[in-house]
Amino acid sequence: MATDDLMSKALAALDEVDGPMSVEVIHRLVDVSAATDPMTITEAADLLDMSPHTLRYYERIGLVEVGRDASGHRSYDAEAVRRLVFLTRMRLSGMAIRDLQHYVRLADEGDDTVPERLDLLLEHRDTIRRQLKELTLSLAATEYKIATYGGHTGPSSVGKA
Amino acid sequence: MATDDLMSKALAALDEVDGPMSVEVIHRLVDVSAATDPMTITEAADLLDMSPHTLRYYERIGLVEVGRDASGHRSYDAEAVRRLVFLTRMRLSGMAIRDLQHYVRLADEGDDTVPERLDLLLEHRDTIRRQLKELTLSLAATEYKIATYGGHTGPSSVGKA
DNA sequence: GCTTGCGTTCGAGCGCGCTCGAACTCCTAG
DNA sequence: CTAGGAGTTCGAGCGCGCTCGAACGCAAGC
Repeated sequence: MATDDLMSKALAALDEVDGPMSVEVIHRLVDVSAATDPMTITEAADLLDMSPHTLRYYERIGLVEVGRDASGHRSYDAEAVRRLVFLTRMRLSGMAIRDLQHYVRLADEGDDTVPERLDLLLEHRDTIRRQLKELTLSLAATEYKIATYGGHTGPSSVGKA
Repeated sequence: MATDDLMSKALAALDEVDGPMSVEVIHRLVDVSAATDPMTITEAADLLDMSPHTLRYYERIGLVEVGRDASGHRSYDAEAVRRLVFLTRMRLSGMAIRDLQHYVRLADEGDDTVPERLDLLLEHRDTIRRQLKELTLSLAATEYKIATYGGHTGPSSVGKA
């Protein structure tokens, strides 16, 4: 499993936090990406834990703009990476590509669209919250079933093949 | 929005619970379905918040067996409903149809396959836990962004259009 | 000069999980 | 007798989100 990508690092960081999340803590989690030198497509892909194919696809459908170097190769600068981090977070929490295209279109239109973007985010926040509840329920159901099968519901089954 | 289906009820029940989850509480959550009379396909569909088309599809691919009444119509008895509840919970938490087919095949083979089923459940439990972490992170990121856009991060945006 | 490797563009293809439409059957109410 | 509505089977189709392959470009190293 890739353990060097941003999501893995953020998840690890999340484990260290158990108190209520202060703004700084969230910021630390969200902003795992320090300003960095431009990268090649494979570097960006590794960082984001996705394939170069997918990165090109995202660019093609207008989710992100990427510059080129002297020989025509993509060059992912800090801004592109930041946007991609955001996009993958939203994707992982179930936002549809179509909605991301909409959001990005708004973002590119400037500050006038902030209220509308805010609406989209608020809606998505509710979606995530609902998912969290459903997942919690599924976890309970799974653990319940595990218990009836005589399994122990320990911290993790890490270490299995 | 359908508010009569099992998942909606379970989610509502989940809101009432805030202490640590005892076995009974989990049981109450998981076993929302009391033993019930056989239902028609539309009744089952409403209960499970899915379409009759999907129910037939699940049967067709071997996920569940359903009896017929005198006139050849499907009749969903308590056992079929229980299985479907389980299946939808697993689906909602991201288990692939393929894996559910595998699981069901094992279940139909009898008690000898309990250990293997247990393994699958343990693995899925870990998957759910990872998803919970990722979602939590996405939620933090979303709320952070909402804050930077000047939105308040209240309990919910319920009431919006 | 030639191979190797990493990148490019383009369009097509694929796996998943439904979703639908057509043609038919059955029961009930008017 | 008829019309309506809910069910049936079957195969085909679809939207999503990638994923891939073919043909090509460019720069470095032997």
